[in-house]
Amino acid sequence: MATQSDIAHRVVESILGQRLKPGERLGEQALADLFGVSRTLVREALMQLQARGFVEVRTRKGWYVVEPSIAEARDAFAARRAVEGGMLRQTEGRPLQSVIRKLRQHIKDEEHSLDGADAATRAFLLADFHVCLAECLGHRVLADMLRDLTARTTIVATLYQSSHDARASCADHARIVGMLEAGDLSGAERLMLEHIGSVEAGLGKSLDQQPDAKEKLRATLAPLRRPRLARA
Amino acid sequence: MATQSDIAHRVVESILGQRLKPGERLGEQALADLFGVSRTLVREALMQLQARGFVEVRTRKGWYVVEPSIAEARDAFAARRAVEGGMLRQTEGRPLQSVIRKLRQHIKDEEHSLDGADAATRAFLLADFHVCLAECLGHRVLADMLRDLTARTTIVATLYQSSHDARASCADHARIVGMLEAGDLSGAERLMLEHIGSVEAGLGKSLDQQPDAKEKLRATLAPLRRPRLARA
DNA sequence: ACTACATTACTTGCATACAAGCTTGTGCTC
DNA sequence: GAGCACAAGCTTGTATGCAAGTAATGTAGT
Repeated sequence: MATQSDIAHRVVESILGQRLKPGERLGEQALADLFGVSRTLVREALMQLQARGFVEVRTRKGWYVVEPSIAEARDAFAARRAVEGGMLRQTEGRPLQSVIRKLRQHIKDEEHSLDGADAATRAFLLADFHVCLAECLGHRVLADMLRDLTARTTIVATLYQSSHDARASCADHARIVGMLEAGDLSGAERLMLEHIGSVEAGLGKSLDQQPDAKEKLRATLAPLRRPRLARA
Repeated sequence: MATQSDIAHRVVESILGQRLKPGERLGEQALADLFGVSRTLVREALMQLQARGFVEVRTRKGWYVVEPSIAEARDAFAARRAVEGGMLRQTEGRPLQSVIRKLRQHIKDEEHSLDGADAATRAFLLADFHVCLAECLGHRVLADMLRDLTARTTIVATLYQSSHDARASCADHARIVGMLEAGDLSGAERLMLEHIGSVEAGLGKSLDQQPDAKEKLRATLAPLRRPRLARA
């Protein structure tokens, strides 16, 4: 019925769509029933997601959506700055015409989602812009990396309740593409770093809070929450 | 007896140590017998390695060590340039004292391996320098990424028979650390990019060859080679 | 009424069993 | 002798079964 890749995809989708929240438990049997397969396939899918940093297993207790600490959150943003900044810096003398066309289309989609779509779709599109940029520049490996990295920062945003506005991010994206169109690569790089920084800063208030309070609150709340999974 | 992580580690080690060559087949039962576990654990380990880009599965045919194409090889090096360049550029006003101390020690180990150790250990240490640099700079995520990325370029080197000298790489590393010690970060970045470029250039002769010839040669040779795995 | 303990139910960890498909070797036919 | 069809063996794909450990519940004792 469903292959491991399907399962993995769906879980990631649900995480990005905030239907699965950080720290939430994933029962093997529950997922297996949901997808109409045996636990074997579920386990294999979860193993892959573990390797990609989406879930973690606590022995004999279950699988849980990762719950990045403040330090890990910062580290993820720092990694994105390094990767995306470095990527733009390595883009020299490349024809950017078709790249810009695709990105403009992507931004149109983002703008469209600002009014119509739900928060999950918005979050996905905003993260996908960065993946799309890498792909357009011909960086397959970096695109894969950014898929996981942006997912991680999205998880962080849901965990620490980002106050950052989707509209602002979309505008940032447009400005970055504008710089690319003007041929100002270092300007694009600067804007990109500022953009990532401002997204991270949107979490600042929560990130500066003491972490343990939130941790404990989560822990106390955890047993009450049943693993309500994405509907089939 | 052996956990999945052990199995995954050992397979990666063997790949990096060139005891497992690109394109080589990994039988599930063979690995299971070797480690004294069932195929289940082997499969789970291989799934994780697949997610990390070390092996790939051809349905109903088996698991194979990845065999990057020329384009993928280039992409991997480009990714490393972006990541490592970006990482150094993001390193500003950070105290580098302890970083330099650790890296100097690492280079000592590298130099030591130039005479004594085998090619596998040399290759591992040379790649590990870059991972170590990321770790020393506090970039956990980037360190994990570079572990896989440098592994991939190492695979490429064994596949396309790099002519690059270990001694030259080691000297490059020393020069990079020297720049860091002098506080010249952009100089370090420049040297790093040159270093990665020269490693890639060491593959140039093979990379410029037509790819299909090597592919076909491999294919014709493949059935003769038995999957001689790392000894227990 | 509250605590300590035993028991029960449930979950993961791992192995085994079975089904499906590819590869190869053999024999038959032309 | 060459080519093709078929069958046997081996390999992966998936499910199921059992062991082991954890959490929760109920019970007895203070």
